[in-house]
Amino acid sequence: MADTLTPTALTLKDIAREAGVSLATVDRVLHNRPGVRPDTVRRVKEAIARNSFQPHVAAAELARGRARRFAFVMPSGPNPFMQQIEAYLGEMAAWLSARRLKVEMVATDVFEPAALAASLEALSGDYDGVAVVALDHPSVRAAINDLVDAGTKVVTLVSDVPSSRRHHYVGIDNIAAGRTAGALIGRLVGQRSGKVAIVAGSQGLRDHAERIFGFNQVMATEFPNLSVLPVLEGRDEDERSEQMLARLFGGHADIVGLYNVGAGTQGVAKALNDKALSETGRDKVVFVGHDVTALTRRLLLQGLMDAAISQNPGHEARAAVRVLLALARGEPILSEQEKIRIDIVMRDNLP
Amino acid sequence: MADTLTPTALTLKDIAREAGVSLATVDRVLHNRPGVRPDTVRRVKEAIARNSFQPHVAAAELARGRARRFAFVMPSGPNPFMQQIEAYLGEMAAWLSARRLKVEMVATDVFEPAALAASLEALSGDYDGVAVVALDHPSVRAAINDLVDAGTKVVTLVSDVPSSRRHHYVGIDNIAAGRTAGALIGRLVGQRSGKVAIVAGSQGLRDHAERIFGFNQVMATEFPNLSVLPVLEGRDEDERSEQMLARLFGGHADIVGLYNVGAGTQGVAKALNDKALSETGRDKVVFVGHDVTALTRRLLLQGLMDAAISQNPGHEARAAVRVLLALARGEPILSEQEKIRIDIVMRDNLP
DNA sequence: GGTGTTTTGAGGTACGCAACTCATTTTGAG
DNA sequence: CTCAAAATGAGTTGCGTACCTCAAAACACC
Repeated sequence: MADTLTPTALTLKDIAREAGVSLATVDRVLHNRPGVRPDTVRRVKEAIARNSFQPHVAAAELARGRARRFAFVMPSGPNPFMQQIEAYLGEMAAWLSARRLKVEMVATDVFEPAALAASLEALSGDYDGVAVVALDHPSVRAAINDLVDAGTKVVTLVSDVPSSRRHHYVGIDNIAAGRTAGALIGRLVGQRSGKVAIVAGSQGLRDHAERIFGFNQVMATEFPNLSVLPVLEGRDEDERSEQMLARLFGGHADIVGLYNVGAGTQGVAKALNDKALSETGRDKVVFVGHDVTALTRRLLLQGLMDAAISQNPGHEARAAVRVLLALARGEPILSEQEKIRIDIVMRDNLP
Repeated sequence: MADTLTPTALTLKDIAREAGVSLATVDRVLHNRPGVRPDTVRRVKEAIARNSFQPHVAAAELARGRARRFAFVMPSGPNPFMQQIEAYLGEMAAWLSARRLKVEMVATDVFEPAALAASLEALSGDYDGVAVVALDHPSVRAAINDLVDAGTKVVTLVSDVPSSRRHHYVGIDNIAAGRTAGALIGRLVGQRSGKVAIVAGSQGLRDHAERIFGFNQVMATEFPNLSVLPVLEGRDEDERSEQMLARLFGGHADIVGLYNVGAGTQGVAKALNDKALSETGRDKVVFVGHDVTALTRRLLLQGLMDAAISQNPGHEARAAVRVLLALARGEPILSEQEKIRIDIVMRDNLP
């Protein structure tokens, strides 16, 4: 009837007895301290494995003494998505302090590889873990590797640097996100034929480029009725995005879909709204973008926007902290838990 | 630059000094033990609040000694969704044992109020917390309230009993889920007119009834081109669902959408597939259901199913454990973290 | 003022582990 | 076999809290 999922708790003392060694030796093995013969190491590890022993996290944490320090390196400037991540970290304050964890924010110009690399280098030695919204650039990669070599745990957040030796990436698969956006637009457009516009910040940004790649993939293979127009690079700026888009609408009467890859949503929405006002009775342009912010929430409720591809900033913030903590403690990571899902948000499932 | 989110750590000793009392008195206040004058209680609580003191969870956990026991009361029988929840709890084994938490599964006939209530009553006193997939029935409600009165923390899982005094509900808003399903079908059907079929387990099940309610709401107000057919009650059985649906397809040539509210997916898919085979060239029926299982995953990839409304069983399992733990420890609950989102899963964002 | 009761202080032990010291034993090289 | 180096044992201390005991102080009541 009642089926227990957890074995009885053992302590280090039990393991020492099992392995026929002293507590000190078990401790040395457990923390990779030198001065233990390979054969003894093996015996101890076997005893640990045989009993599937887990050190009591509470006891370990208490015995450590010093608090753990984590740094979050994030872009400076008014990016609503990043502000949300910060806000969620703030909401965790009680949770963090009950565990004696210190989390600090470090703002830096994330579009400037040298500045970002310098910010990372400056953290060396002072922190147990670092989460960074990274730029995929050789100097940034080198800075990350240096941190790792110094024993600091590093996770990349939102934007990955796969070629580095970071311990973990907390964020979505952007190619799949782009595919999802494409499938949504294709399906929501329905039977109609026409053109689809894309507005991105820059194709030089890894996540934007990946999203566009996935988007085009789906469009080409599944929706022959739709043709994709060249990507507009709005630099995530409202005005620039609006102007480029307005010009595009002027030149193409048969645009049925619009994919906004990055920010600059305010401008995109304005251009789209102006178009809608001037052409009463026509079919609506299907508009899909990214992230649930105060603005996109409003646009979804108004019906101007049809869907937002979201990556739950709260989950990302918490996952980053949990992963850093697990790495620092040497605990296994609950990969299923820390995986960031691609959320499709429409008006009726707005969180 | 570096902005700390967490204050410096204090200990109970500091609070005692601050309040001008002894450690013993602080301890009495903290644990609501008797024998402290109201005025002294106030002084101590003020000192705690003034310094926003948080007991060190690790120390508290270690000092407790005994392990915490949680029970998960879930339906017996081969329900894939419930099996997934169990599987995810199994994956947490290391995490649980490192925290000296014991989680036990209790299987019971969840469709039988008396049996469920008896199972719950039997747990009284033995557990620190109970998670239960509940049935909304007076005797179940009474059993839950008895547990709560006995000091056991109770969370309802997947299916709520709002009228009880359970501490928390871990699950989705099923009305919103139904609305989401409706909006999806309406949007994916596009310009076409026609009828929409609904297959549910039973309208007596609270979650099914709520989903249907939300679904009809959206259909009535937003998609005048679609008319909803009477609900088929398939009792979550494959054969019965298939037969009822096949008959319905026979009687109505213009069905353009299908909403499967519960299980019995295998039968629903078979009926739908048979229909598709017999009518080449016709427009596809838009099919939306619930939960990502091995089966729905396959149907999504095949294109027979268009979207699944999902409630991430892994997240629900973990959230239930975390909430029970936080409740038992007296910690605040990270409501944003524990909230279960309504996921829209299509082929390209299959998790 | 004396009585009994309530409130408070002081102190101890235990929890399981990290991190350290120092003495002792084992090992391997010469 | 000798001796230094390496490996191991034995033990201590401290982390911050829970929980307990016992004595002292403050209080209420007559």
